[in-house]
Amino acid sequence: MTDQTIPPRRPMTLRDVSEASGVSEMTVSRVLRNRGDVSEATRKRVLEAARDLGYVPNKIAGALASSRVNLVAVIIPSLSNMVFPEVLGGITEVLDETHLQPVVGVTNYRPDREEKVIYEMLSWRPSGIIIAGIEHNESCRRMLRAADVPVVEIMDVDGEAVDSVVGISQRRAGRTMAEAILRQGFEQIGFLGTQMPLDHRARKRFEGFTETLARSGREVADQEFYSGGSALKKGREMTHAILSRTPDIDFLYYSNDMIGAGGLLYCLEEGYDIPGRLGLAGFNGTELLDGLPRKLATMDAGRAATGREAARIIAGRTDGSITDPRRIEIEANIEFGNTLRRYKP
Amino acid sequence: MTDQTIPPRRPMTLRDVSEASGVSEMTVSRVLRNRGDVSEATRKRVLEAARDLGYVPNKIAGALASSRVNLVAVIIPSLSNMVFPEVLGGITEVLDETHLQPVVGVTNYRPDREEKVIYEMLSWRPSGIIIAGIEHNESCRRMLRAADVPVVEIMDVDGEAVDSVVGISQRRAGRTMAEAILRQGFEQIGFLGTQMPLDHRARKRFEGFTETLARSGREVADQEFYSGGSALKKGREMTHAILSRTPDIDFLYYSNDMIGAGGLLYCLEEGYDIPGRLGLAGFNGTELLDGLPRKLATMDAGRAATGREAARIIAGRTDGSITDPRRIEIEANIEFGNTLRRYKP
DNA sequence: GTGAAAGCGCTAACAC
DNA sequence: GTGTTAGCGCTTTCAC
Repeated sequence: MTDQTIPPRRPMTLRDVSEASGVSEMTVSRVLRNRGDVSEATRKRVLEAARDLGYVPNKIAGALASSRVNLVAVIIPSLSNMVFPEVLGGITEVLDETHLQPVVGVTNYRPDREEKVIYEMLSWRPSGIIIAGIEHNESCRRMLRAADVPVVEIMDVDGEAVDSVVGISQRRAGRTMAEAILRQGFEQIGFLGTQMPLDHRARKRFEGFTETLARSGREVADQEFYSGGSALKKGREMTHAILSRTPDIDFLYYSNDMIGAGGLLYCLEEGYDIPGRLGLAGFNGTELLDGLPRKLATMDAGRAATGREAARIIAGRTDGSITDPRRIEIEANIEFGNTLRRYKP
Repeated sequence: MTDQTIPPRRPMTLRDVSEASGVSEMTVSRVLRNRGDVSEATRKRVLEAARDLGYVPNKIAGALASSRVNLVAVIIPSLSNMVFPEVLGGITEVLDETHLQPVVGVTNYRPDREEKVIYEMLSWRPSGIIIAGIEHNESCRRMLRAADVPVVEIMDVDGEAVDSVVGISQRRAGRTMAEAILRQGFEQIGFLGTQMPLDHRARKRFEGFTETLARSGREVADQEFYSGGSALKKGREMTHAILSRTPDIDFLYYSNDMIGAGGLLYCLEEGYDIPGRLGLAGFNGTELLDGLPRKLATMDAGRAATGREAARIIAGRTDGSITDPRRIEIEANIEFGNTLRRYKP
């Protein structure tokens, strides 16, 4: 065997394609980006060389040179709550039609994580930012403002936005549900939800809810909060607990469909007359509800629509077709199902 | 008012921090990255200047200069199937302890999308790739091999891996479940699942399942497939359909817990003696099952563990503590619940 | 239609 | 401990 020196494997560059095809780097670049006029002949030679070598362009270098990055940062609190993947679906649907690409960051509802995630995202100089919620600490708001990229805050329009904002009014959602419940003649109303210190959307919904009750001289008859674990199971357990403690409750408002579903299953097993003796409602408009023994009342939070609108704003800002901040309030409609309506409509 | 020329707002750079603090760019860079020795005094001056300006380093430039990118590409088929967010949870948990960061790409189970997502991801030169499944077309495999970064294929170990692989054996999972079902004396076994042309994991599970039945001279008594819609509802509908068509079925094996849960609810409502007259089992070990009226038998696919191990491999490869490809088979254990066991163990 | 030169904002390597 | 120089791999700009 001859003593061969193996040259260290260097990552492949445009130059390699240039050399392999005998075409200048500049023209190779043009071919690969479909920019400018290139003769069909050289075009073919370049593409062949690139394919044979398995060349993948280096976007880092491209982004630095062109100061253009086709990424849109999407910052959400969680992936385990199906709500956020659904918003993401709407975002992707719209961005797929553009040259933009979503990149997801998850904060776990923690302000310190949010700060870090925003910082990390901004350090990649994205073309836009879509971020869940309108409540951010001062440091986050300052970064978002200073970034000089379009920002869309989503899923909550109650408050002051950094730039654009798309979503339902959580306060109004709470109010609307309270009104519907009262209109049906329910009087002793219990609330079941997540521990809310960090979930501002749930908190605002609750505030809107109690506010409306207060206007008609009522307050929540009893309440239960949970955190962690199987939401379906927690729904059961909390429902058992609240009904045992306060038996004269005639309505249960759940802050999400999953615990609502658990509660519904529990109540049906216990033989409650629903909604005659006891009414129920959840929140979100989850697909899951379709398969339950009875359709739980809920409120569609317009997740996919929110995602789509937010993405449209970013896309519009990027291509210049939108220049000013937008505020889009998505309508949240009650889906009555079979657990809320006592009277014929 | 004086005729002032507003200089065009230039994105902020290290140089700005350097000028504001009176420290060289290089030293500013050192401070911001915590590298090398810097006197406490200059350190403080730099950090102050950076904070005041609201400077966010440009990772694109940094990555280009250092040819180091702290991103790990995570490529999965879907976010709406909770399975994948759970794997992602395991990945994040481990990467959070490192300087690495996951970036998610979604393929929607489509090979053409997979190809595009891999290409896009590779063009950012990530430090590693974690990708769902072991079945990829030749073009994808070639890109992954050529990329010269650690690749971990996850959630399926039956086949030839590009590099490392972590997950359960889907075939074995199907076999194990079939054995357990037969051991309990069930004989007429129905299968309900997703349309599988693109879900290789479900397909392999099904193959392992039928293979074991065949060994004891049986075959699937009837089967139903669905796609799209509320899985819970589809589970109901398919269960109704299969039991109407083939009434002597005494066991239903569902390819995921959600349709299994729908089937379970349906069967309980219809008054089936479970598991006396009819046994049921799902797949995944979803948290949701805890809240059902009866605990559905299932098989834990070790999603979080899979994510963690995959992330550990990438981290190890990156810091040099792992040098060779690994193959880690996660054990998939049956959770009997109350819908599979006819006899005392 | 094609190419050469300059530089995007940072860091590696080395000098002091 | 700190500064200087030379790129990283592309794209922009301008020349031909």
